[in-house]
Parts: sequence; structure tokens; C-alpha cells
Amino acid sequence: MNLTVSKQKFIDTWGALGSEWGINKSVAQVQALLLVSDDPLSTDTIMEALTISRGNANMSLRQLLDYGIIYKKVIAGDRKEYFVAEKDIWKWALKIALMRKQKEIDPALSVLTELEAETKKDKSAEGKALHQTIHDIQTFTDQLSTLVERVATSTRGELLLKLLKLIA
Amino acid sequence: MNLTVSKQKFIDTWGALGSEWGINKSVAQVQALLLVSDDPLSTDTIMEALTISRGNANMSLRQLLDYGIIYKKVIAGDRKEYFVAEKDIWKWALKIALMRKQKEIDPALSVLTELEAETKKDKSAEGKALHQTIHDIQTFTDQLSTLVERVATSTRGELLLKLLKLIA
DNA sequence: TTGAATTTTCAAAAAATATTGAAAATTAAA
DNA sequence: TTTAATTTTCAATATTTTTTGAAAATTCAA
Repeated sequence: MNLTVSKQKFIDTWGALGSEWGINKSVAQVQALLLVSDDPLSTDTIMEALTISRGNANMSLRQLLDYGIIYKKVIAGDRKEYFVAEKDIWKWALKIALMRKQKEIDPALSVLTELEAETKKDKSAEGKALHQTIHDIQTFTDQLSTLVERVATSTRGELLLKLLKLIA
Repeated sequence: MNLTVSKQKFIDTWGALGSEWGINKSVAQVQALLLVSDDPLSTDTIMEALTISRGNANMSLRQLLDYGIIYKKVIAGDRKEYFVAEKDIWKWALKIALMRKQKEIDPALSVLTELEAETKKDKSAEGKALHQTIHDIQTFTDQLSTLVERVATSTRGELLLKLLKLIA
């Protein structure tokens, strides 16, 4: 299997995995393409390599820049923008985890916390049961959220390494 | 806020959170409804409570049964099927994690492992760089997969508790 | 400034995903 | 058996999400 075929297979696999976990396929594929590219790529090169439109390429790149997992690279004497991927998997995996926690988990957690408080008062059997259920889920979610936060903000997944060793 | 409103808010929050993480909204809502219901519910009750079709209710229930996070409950003298949710959050959270790992991560991991092996031979600079990138991602994914596996198959998230304490 | 190169925006189209609802299949009481 | 209740299936429909592509905006060299 040659490089081109391997790269394509990697890009496809990464795109499919992203899709299943709520990351846009194009976004995942652009990241994958940059990950397996040694040199910085321009929007045009990316469009051509993945056969996606300019709009799609642009939006995917902006999102990855937003996440902080790719960087702009200026090439002297060229007006085009070029992009490179952060190659340290720990760095970008933790950034994505933290970003999704903040954007998706935290808002849900705040509703759960609110519901936990609101259901506390009810002293009927049904009310107590509801409160218990919401309390359990709120606590669990909160613990997971804290775990992600702590791991992501510790230097270079140092904590995650400890965890993996603990488990191994 | 009364019970009905709290329950509805919980169901909506849970449905939205599920959607963002690749779990069908109806499936998440049916689980949420059963979680906040004290008594077993029939398909008809679920359809009415969530205003979803019979087909949707049926498919969502089958999927939750498949995951092993809800159970059938026979009510004496009634031909209808009734359903109750597993209320132990550790149990069902770990089951979902394990199921998604097996269905989504493991197939991707096997492609990554295959690519890792295939790119090992190439001795060009570009080939070496590609191999390194794929190697890193394969290793990382494999470790995460192992982590989920170990935690999920240990008794009642005992390991996860250790982790949380380690972090706290 | 001007204007060509480049990037961004976003309404419209396409694709993917979820939901419906009614017919078919199954179940079990009479 | 028969038949009514219940569950399952799945083609058709609706909804959501993604992608396109061309116009508008921006950038910057001349």
C-alpha cells in the first residue's frame, strides 16, 4: 500500500469516526489531511484533495482554528493562507474534550443543577424519587465534567497518563 | 415548579444532550421518561407522553433493550408490554460507553492498527512521518479504548471512582 | 486609490437522518 | 381454530444537517 492510499484510508476512517461522535465529517477530514501532510496546505489544495467546496473548506478550517488544533502558517511571498495541524495528539484531543464539555455538557449540567434544587422541596413519594434520580445524574455528570476539566487543564495530559497507568 | 414541568425539562435536556453526542433524540427521551417514571410504562403511554409515533416508540424501546439499559416488566393480567429503566446511573452509563466503544471505536481502531503496520515499512522521510502520526493516534485511541473497557467491566465503576479520587 | 487575489458569507440545494403511520406479522385469549 | 390485541416492519414523508457556489467583503500589492 502506498502513501497516498494509506493517507486516504486514514482520512476516511477519521471522518467516519468524527461523524459518529458529532464532529462534522468535513471538519474531521480536513484535520486528518493536515495531520498527514508534512507541509502547510492552502485552502485550494485542501479543496482539491478532499473534493469539497470552497465554502466548506473555509468553514471547516475556521472551526479547527477556533478549536485551536490547527494553525495558520505564513509562506513568504505568497498571499494565500496556509495551514498546519497540531501534531501532538494529547494537546488536541484534550482541547476538543474541553471545548465540547464547555459547549455541550456544561449547559446541560446547569439545567440539571437547577432541577436538582427545584425538586428538593417536594416531599411526596413521587417527588422524592424524582429528586433522587435527578440528583444521581447531576452528580455523575458533574464528576465527569470535573474529570475532563482537570485532565485537560493539567500539563500535557500528565494526569491522564497517571490514570492509564493506574488502569494498566 | 411542579413535577410534570420538572420531568419535561429533564426529558428535553436529556434529549438535546443525547443528540449532540450521536444518540437519537427519541431514544434519549424515552430513556429519560422511564428514568423519571416510578411505574412501568406501556408503549402507548410513552407515545402519548412524548407525542411520538408507535413505530418510533417501538424502535427506541428495542434499542434501549438492546443496550441493556431498560427492562421489560410483565404486569399480571395485561397483555401489553411494560418497560422500566435501569436507575443505577453507573450501570447504564458504563453499558453505553462499552457499547459505543465496541460499535464505533473498535472498528476504527482496527483500521488504524492495520495502517500503522502498513506504513512501518516505508523508509522515506515522508513515509516515516506518516507512520509516526498514525502510530501516535493508534496508540492513543488504543489506550482510551482499553481504559473504557477496563472501567466498564470492573464492578460498578469501582475503577472510575478511584480515578475520580485520584483527580479530586 | 485601484483592482486583482483571496476570504467570507449565506441562501439554496443536496444529503443524511429521523419519524410517521398503516399494513403485515405475531401473540394469546376465547 | 378464530379473532382481537399487540408488536413489528418499512416505504413514504418530514426534518435536520451538511454542502455548494456565487456574490459580497476584505486584503494588499502596485
